[in-house]
Amino acid sequence: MGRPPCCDKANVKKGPWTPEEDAKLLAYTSTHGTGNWTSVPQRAGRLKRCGKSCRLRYTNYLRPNLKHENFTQEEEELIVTLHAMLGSRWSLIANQLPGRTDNDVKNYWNTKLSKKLRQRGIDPMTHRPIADLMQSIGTLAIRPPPAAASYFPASQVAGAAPPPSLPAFHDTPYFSALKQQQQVITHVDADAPASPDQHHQLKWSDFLTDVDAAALGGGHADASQAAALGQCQEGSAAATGVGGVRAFGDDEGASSIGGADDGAGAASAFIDAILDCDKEMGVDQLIAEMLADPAYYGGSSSSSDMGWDC
DNA sequence: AAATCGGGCAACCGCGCGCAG
DNA sequence: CCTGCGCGCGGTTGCCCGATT
Repeated sequence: MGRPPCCDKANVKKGPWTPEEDAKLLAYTSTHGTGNWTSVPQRAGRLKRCGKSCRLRYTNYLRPNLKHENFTQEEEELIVTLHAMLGSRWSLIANQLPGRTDNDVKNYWNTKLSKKLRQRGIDPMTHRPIADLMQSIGTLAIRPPPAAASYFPASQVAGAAPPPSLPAFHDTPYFSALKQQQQVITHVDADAPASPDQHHQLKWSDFLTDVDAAALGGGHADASQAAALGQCQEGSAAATGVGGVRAFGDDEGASSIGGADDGAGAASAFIDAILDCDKEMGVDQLIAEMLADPAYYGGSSSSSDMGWDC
């Protein structure tokens, strides 16, 4: 039997909220607080809304202390940096941005930031140079764009060569930090002895297929997910990896699980491992540690440092 | 001035997780 | 252990509005 609907769809209004509905919801939450959203529509003055819709409206729009103005340069840089570390875990990213919701951050990323990265020749998913990815894949011949146009915003590219004053993305501190982080993630040190004092490292390469690992430059693909998970679970006290980036697992006793052709399984296993590790430790604290490390966030709020200016 | 296009954003949807009975 | 329920999350949709033709 499937899960019953959370509310009577026939009697529920959808679409944009009216000021009257906002006022009812706000009045209710300000006096009763939040909690048990399913009963909120009735108790808040017979709102013809799904409780879920009420929660969403409150958290994304009505909640106190929300910022409604544009994202600042600092916020923008922080989002990109955190996305490089965390991927599309918008709630975690939003937690580091006071007054911003996960929906805000997600929309801003999808509409602005991912395009900015692409314009600079950076793949927004992997945060690696697109040209490098293409070379790694080895399926396409890369021809450099005329006048290196892809590293500059379209507004600057149109009809003209990029201004020489702008640094190439590779030269920015943001890129340096990313590169360093990716080395931590993908670095393979099969000869490194296991040490009790050594930080546990969960390497993305541990979850890659042979093909993927080879594409990443000869990384090993024989480390087991179980080993990484086990080390994560038994070693939760190891809060940080190199440079403040937490990483888990190592190569000892590794053997492949699920076969080398199970790329999707490897990916989900990697994510599962991250989630398990998150539970073992305070992720917020971890992020704070990462951001405190100049190597990753650089302590720089200067847009020119990032090469972000358009 | 009208039609079309595209970007931005609010809201919806479906799924997974945790908890209580 | 199973089931129902509430909640939170990420992905997606669809509307609105300004820009362009």
